[in-house]
Amino acid sequence: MKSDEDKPRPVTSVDVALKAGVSRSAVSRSFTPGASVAPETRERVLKAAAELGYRVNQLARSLTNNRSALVGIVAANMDNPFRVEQIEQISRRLIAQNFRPILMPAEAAEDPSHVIGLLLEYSVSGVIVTSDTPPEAICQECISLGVPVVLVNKRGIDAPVDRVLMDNENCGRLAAEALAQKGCRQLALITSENPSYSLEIRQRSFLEMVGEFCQQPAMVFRGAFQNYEGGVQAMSELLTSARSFDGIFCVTDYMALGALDQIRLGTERKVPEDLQVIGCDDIRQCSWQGYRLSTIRQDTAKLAEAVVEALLNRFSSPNAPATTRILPVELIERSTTRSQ
Amino acid sequence: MKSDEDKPRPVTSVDVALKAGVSRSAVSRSFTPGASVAPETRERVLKAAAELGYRVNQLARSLTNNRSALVGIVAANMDNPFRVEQIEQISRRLIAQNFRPILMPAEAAEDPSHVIGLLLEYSVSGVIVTSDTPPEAICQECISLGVPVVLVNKRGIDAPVDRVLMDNENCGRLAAEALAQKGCRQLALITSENPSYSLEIRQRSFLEMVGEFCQQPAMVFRGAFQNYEGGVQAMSELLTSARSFDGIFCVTDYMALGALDQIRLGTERKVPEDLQVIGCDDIRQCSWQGYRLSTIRQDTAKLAEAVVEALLNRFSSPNAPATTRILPVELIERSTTRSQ
DNA sequence: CTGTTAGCGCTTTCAG
DNA sequence: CTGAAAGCGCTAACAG
Repeated sequence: MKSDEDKPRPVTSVDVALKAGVSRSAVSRSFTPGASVAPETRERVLKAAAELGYRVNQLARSLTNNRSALVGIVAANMDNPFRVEQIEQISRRLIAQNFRPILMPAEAAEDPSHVIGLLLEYSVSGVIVTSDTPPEAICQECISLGVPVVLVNKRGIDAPVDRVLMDNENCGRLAAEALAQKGCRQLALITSENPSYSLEIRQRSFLEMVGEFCQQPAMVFRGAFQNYEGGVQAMSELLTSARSFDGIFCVTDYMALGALDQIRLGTERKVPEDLQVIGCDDIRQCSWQGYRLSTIRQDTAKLAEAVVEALLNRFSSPNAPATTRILPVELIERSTTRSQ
Repeated sequence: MKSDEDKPRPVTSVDVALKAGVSRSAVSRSFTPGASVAPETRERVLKAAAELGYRVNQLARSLTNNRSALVGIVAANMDNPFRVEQIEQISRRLIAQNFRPILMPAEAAEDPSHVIGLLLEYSVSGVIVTSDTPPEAICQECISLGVPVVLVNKRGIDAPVDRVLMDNENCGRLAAEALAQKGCRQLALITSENPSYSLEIRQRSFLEMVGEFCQQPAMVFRGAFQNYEGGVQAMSELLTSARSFDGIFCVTDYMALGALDQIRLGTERKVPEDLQVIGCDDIRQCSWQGYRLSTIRQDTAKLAEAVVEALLNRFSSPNAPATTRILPVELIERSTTRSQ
C-alpha cells in the first residue's frame, strides 16, 4: 500500500493577500515587527489571516534571512537531575524569546561533531553545549560558520566562545569553610574519575581551602562515574579505608545522595552528629526528607537567563570579544551539617 | 553600536555543482538517498562537497517538499525522572531516524494551543505529546493541518490520533496480585488528586483486582500532586488515619519514594516485614540502595521505539485508521516486597 | 543518467 | 505607505 493523498494545502501569504485585497508584501510586512504598514491595512491583513488560519511559515522566512530561530542544545548526562533542570530552564527561556530548542542528547562516547553537523544542516542560529564532551573541534566549526556557541560550565577553548559558569571556585571554598567552621577536623572529598571541568575546579578549590582551614589535608576518594553509584562506590571505599574523617564534600549532589545512602546502610555513623556532608548543585532531591542534604546552590533559572542573554548579545555583535559570565553560588544548610 | 558584519556566505549546491562540473540537480540527487545518479558522478560531487564543506540546507529542502524533519515534543512534569527518561529516549530515537526533536516544556497551567502554534509555524512534521495537558483542541488543529500527533500514555480523543500506552491496566493488576500473594490482607492505594489518564487506569484496575484477591477493599489516599511530596503527604495521612494496612501500591515511583521516606521517618514499621510497597514506572531511583523499591517496569526504550514507529507509519499512510499500541509491563521485585 | 525549468513561501530592494 | 520583481537554496517534473 502506497501513501494516501490528503494533506490540505496550507494557507499561504497570497491567500491572505487575496482575501485582504493587498499584495503579498503587505502581508509580509504586517507580520514583521517594525515594518512600515498603515495601521489600517495591517488591521485588515490580520483579520483576514485570522479568518483563514494563516501562520507565517518560519522555514521560508528563515530561508530568506538566512537565519532561523532554531537553537541547538547539546546535552549529556540526562540521568543527572541537575542537567535536566538546566535543560528545561534553558528551553523555556529560549521559547520565551521566541526561539525553538532542538534537543540533542549526546553522551561523551558519541561523536559530537556529528551531532553538531545535524544541527548545522538546520541552520540553527546558535548552539548551547552543556555536555561534557570536549567540544573543541565542533566549536571551531560553528564559529567559522558564524554560528555562535555558548558553553555552560565548560572549559574555555581556543575559539572565541561565550561561557556561562557557576562559581565553581567558590563551591569548593564554601564547602571547606563551612565544614571547618562546623568543627570538622579531618575532611574527605568525593569526586569521580575523569571529572568534568566544573568538578575539577570544585575539587581543586576545596583541597586548597582545606589546606588553609584545617590541619590535615583532605583525603580524596573517587567513584567510577559522576552519579549515584559513583557516590556509593567512593563512600564505600572511604569507609573501608579505616581512615578517620568527620566531614565530606561531594562534588555533585547526585554523588552525594549515593554517599549518604552508603553511610546510612553501611555504618552506624550518624549524620550530622558524627559526620557532616555537603553536596553541590542543589538538585530537588536534596530537599527530600530522606536526604535533607546541605549543599551549594546554583540557580538554574539565572543560569538559563545568562545563557540566552549571551546568545542574544552575540547575535547583535558577532565580533565582540568572548565573554565569561560567572554566577554566584550559595551555601544551603539542611540537615547533613550541624546548625551551629 | 549596531551589529557587526561578518557571516561568511555559506556554501551552496551551486558552488559544489560548479566545482564538480555538474548541474545543481546532480548535486541534489547525490544527497538524496535512492535518487538516480551515476556512482561516478556522485563520487565527484561528494568529493567536491567535502572539500568545500558543503552541507545540505534542510530548511530549503523542507520548503520544497513541504515537510521538515522537525518533530515537536510537548512535555510536562520534567521533574519526574520517568518523564525525562521518556523524553531522552524519544529524542534519541528521532535523531537516529534523522529527525530533529524540538523540545517544548509545557506545564498543565500553560496554554497548550499556543505551544502547538509555535511548532506549526516551523512546519513540524509531527508532534509527540507526553504532557498531561488535555490536548484535545490542539490535536484537532494538527490533524486538520495534516500534522500527525502521537499521544503517549494519554486518553484517546475524538480525532484519529495514534497512541502508545504502557499496559496501565496490568500495572494495577500485577501490583494487587503480587501484594495479595505475598500475604497482604489490607491494602492501600496512594495516588494523587486530579490523576492523569494513566494513573486513573492504574488505580482503577488496582482497586478492582483488590476486590478480587482480598477480603477487604483497598483504602485510597491522595497527595496534592503526583510527585515526591504528594507521596509523603498521602503516606502521612494514611499513617495518621490509624487504619491498619500491610501493603501499598503507589501509582508512580516518584510518589512511592516519598511514601517510603515517610514510612522510614514517621514510623517504626519495617518494610517489607510489616509493610510491603510497590511502585510503578521503574525510574532509576528505584534501584538506589536507599530505596530498592519493587515496582512495575515500563520499558522506555521500547516505548520510544513504538512512538517513532507510529509516527513513521502515519507519514506513509496519513489516512490509515488510528492505532493504539499497548506495551507490556512487568513486575520487578526488589526489597520493598517479601521474596516469598 | 543528466540538465533544464519551475516553483516551495517568504522577504526585500526598488520604484511609484 | 504600497506593489512588482527578484531571489533565498533546494527539489521535482520533464525532456533529452
